[in-house]
Amino acid sequence: MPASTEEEVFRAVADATRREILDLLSGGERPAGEIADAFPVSRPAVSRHLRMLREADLVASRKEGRRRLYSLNPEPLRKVDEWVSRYERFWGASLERLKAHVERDRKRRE
Amino acid sequence: MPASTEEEVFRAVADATRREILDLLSGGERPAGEIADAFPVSRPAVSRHLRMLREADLVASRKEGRRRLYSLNPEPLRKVDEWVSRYERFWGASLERLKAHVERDRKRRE
DNA sequence: ATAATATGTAACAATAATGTTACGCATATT
DNA sequence: AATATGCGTAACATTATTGTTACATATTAT
Repeated sequence: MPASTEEEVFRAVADATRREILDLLSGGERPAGEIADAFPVSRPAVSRHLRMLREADLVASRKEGRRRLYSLNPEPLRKVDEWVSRYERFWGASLERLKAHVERDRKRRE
Repeated sequence: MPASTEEEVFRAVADATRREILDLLSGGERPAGEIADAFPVSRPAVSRHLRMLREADLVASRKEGRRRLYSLNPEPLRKVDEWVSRYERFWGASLERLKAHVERDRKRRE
């Protein structure tokens, strides 16, 4: 297992393009080219964003023919969630909203 | 109201020292010098971290005599939480744990 | 075999981030 | 009034980040 540090994960998601790449991948596996086409920067630039996401273990990739397919691995985002959630208590009012959200989600799954 | 962008907030928390400053301030208001003493870098370096946190609206400050007291403003962290929580559904297993946590928290408050 | 396609890396440039020391300014102390 | 304290900014050095174009490599198509 690759395993990534909290620092790597926070740095990885600090960039808007990389966050959007993760958002895109939450819709399913995508080849590198298709990911690159979704952004206004060059393909090599996106390739390096993907490398950073790989190093943070936020994406996995596999080769299929001459394409390389990337997929989301959201697990390291827990590190971010865990840190941020320490501040939830300050929001207070949002707790009911959150509970409602969780409940809604649970129902959707059953 | 200052108002900060999502980008500013993500950049602000990308740095470990700044995250630790916020952690420190979650224990209450602190003067700049005391914050600086808590870290292995120089006082001006911490001063600039504090400036970035101010610009991201994550801390507030007030003058008291010759000291400047900083306090936490966690509200902009919601932007981070909202983004990350979109990935919670992938964790799945943690949903029940989260719900339990929220429920526990609610009980504590009533 | 040759050409086209998909992707990553190398080399470079420009800018942002992070740290340091020296300094300036306001407030408190003696 | 003179000195000490607390804190921010300026100027600078170093390294990280982000982008570009040119190139190398692997796979598929003709």
